[in-house]
Amino acid sequence: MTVRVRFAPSPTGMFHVGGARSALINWVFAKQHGGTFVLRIEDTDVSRSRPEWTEGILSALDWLGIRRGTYEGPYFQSAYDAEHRAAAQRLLAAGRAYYCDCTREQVQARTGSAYRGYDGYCRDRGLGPGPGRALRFRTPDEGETKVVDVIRGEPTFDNAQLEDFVIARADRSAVFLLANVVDDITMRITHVIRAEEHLPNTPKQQLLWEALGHAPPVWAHLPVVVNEKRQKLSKRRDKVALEAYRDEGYLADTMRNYLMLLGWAPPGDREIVPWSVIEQEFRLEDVNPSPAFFDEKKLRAFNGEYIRALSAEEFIAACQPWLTGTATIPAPPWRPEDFDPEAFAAVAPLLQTRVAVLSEIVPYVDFLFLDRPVEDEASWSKAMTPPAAEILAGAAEAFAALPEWRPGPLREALERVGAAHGLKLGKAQAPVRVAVTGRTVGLPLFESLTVLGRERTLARIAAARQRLGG
RNA sequence: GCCCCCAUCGUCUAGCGGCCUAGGACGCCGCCCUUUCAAGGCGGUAGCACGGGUUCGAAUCCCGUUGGGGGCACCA
Repeated sequence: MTVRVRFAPSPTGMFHVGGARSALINWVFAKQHGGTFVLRIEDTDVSRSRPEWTEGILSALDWLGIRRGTYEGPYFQSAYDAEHRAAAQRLLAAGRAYYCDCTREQVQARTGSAYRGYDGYCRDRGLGPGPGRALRFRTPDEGETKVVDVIRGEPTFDNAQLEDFVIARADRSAVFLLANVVDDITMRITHVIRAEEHLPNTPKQQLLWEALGHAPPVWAHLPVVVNEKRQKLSKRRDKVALEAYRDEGYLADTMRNYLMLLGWAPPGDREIVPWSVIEQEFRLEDVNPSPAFFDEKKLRAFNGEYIRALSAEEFIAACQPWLTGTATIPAPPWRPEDFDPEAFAAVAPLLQTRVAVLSEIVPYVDFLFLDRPVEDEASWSKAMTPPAAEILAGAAEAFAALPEWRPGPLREALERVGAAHGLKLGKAQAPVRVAVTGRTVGLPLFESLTVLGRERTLARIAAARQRLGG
C-alpha cells in the first residue's frame, strides 16, 4: 500500500504553529514511507476564507522546508463541490440520509436546556427536498464504532451516542464532516494525521467512509498544543502565528526542530538534532498522547544555539532582513545609506553569542549607523554618576593621544584613567559606554570603539561631557 | 449536561515489569571565567497525582478516584 497523507488547513487566518506541527509530522511520515504528501486548502467557508491566507500557508510551509512543487497540490476543496453534493445524494438514495427541516431552536425546545444533540425528529418523516431542509446522516442505533488510532489505540464510541448529523446544508452544499471525507476518498488518503480536536469527529467520519463504500483510513490524533494555562492555543489570546516568530528572528531550523519535540524526543539524551536525524528517527507511534505546552523560553534557547552554530557568513546573511526591513519586519532606525556592511561584519561575531532571536541585533549595532547614540534615560542616570565627568575627561584626553586606535591600547588607556580614580575597568567603562552607545549594556566596548573610529568616539564623549557639565 | 482523550521535575521529555538511588533539555539558583551583557565551564534545585489490585518485584500492567483537556453548528 502506498502511503498518502494530507495536510488540510483552512485559509481563515494566520498560519498557526499547531498547524505547522501537523504539517511537519505528516511530511516526515510520508517521507519515511516513501509516500505522498498532499496539500489541500479547505476553502469552502467563503465568508472566512481569503486568498492571502492561502498564500500565507504556502509560504510558511516553504519556510519550514515543505516546498511547493515537492508535494501534491495544493488542491482547493471548493473545486470539489460537485463531488461533495453527489456523495450526499448517494447517501440519500441509499437510505443513509434524510431531509430535516428542524431549526436549532426547535431541537433545543424539544430536548431541554442542556444540549443533547439532534433528537432524530425528522428521521422517519419522509421529507423530500425543499427550502430550509438539510440532509442528515442516519447513524446506527446500536453497536459501536471503533477507530484505529496510531497514537491512541482504539478509541471506541457508542453508536447510540452519535447524533444524526448534518451532511449537507439547505442549499445542498456539503459541510466539513462530509466534504473532508469525500476529498480524502477521492485523493486516496491512507493515513489521516491531524490534531486531537478532531477525535470526536472521527467516528462520524469513519461511518461516512463506510457508508460511501470504502475502508476507513488509519487515524492518528496528535495531542493539542497548549498555552501556559494548558488550553488549546487560540488565535485570539495566544501568539500562534508562525509568521510572527519568523519576523522576530527565529530560524526555520529551530522552529521545525522544536515543533517536532512537542510530544516526541529523538533517541539518546539529545534534543537539538539535524532534520535528517528527525526524518530518520521519528516514530508516529511514539508520539506522547498528552497535550504539550508551547514554551517560548525553550524555543528561544534553542534558537540561540542554532544561531551560534551558524558560520559568520551565514549569520550575516541571516541578519539582512532586520538590517533593512521588509514588508513585515520594521526598518531599523538608521538611514539606509548610513549602514556600513563592513562595520557590521566586524562586530557580527560578537553579536552572534549575544542574541537569541535575530531582531535583537538592531539595538546592539544602532550606535554604529546613527548620527548620535540613542537616548536612554535609565542608562544615562545609572552610568553618569560621579566620577563620570572625570572619567570622560580622562578618557577623552587619553584616547586622543593614542598612537594606535585598537582594542588593546584603548583598554589600557581606560584602565589607567579608572585606576586614577580608584575604579576597576568594570566601573570605569560604564560612562564611556553610555556616552558612545547610549546604553549600559552592549557589545565589548573597545572592539565597538575600534569599529566606530576615533573621530566619532571622541565627538560622542565630548557631547556627553557637555551634557553632564550643562 | 453528554461523549471522548490525557496524567513522570515549573515546562518538553527518556522510561515500554527488575539496569531507577527515576536520565536529558529549557527555566531557576550558586560558583568559575569576565570591560557591561552574553557565550562557555562546573555544581545545585525539582517529578512518577491519589487509592486499590496483579506480581517475588510496578513510574511501567488492570480498576477506581481526583485533576486537566478536547468536542458536542446548516464553521472548518
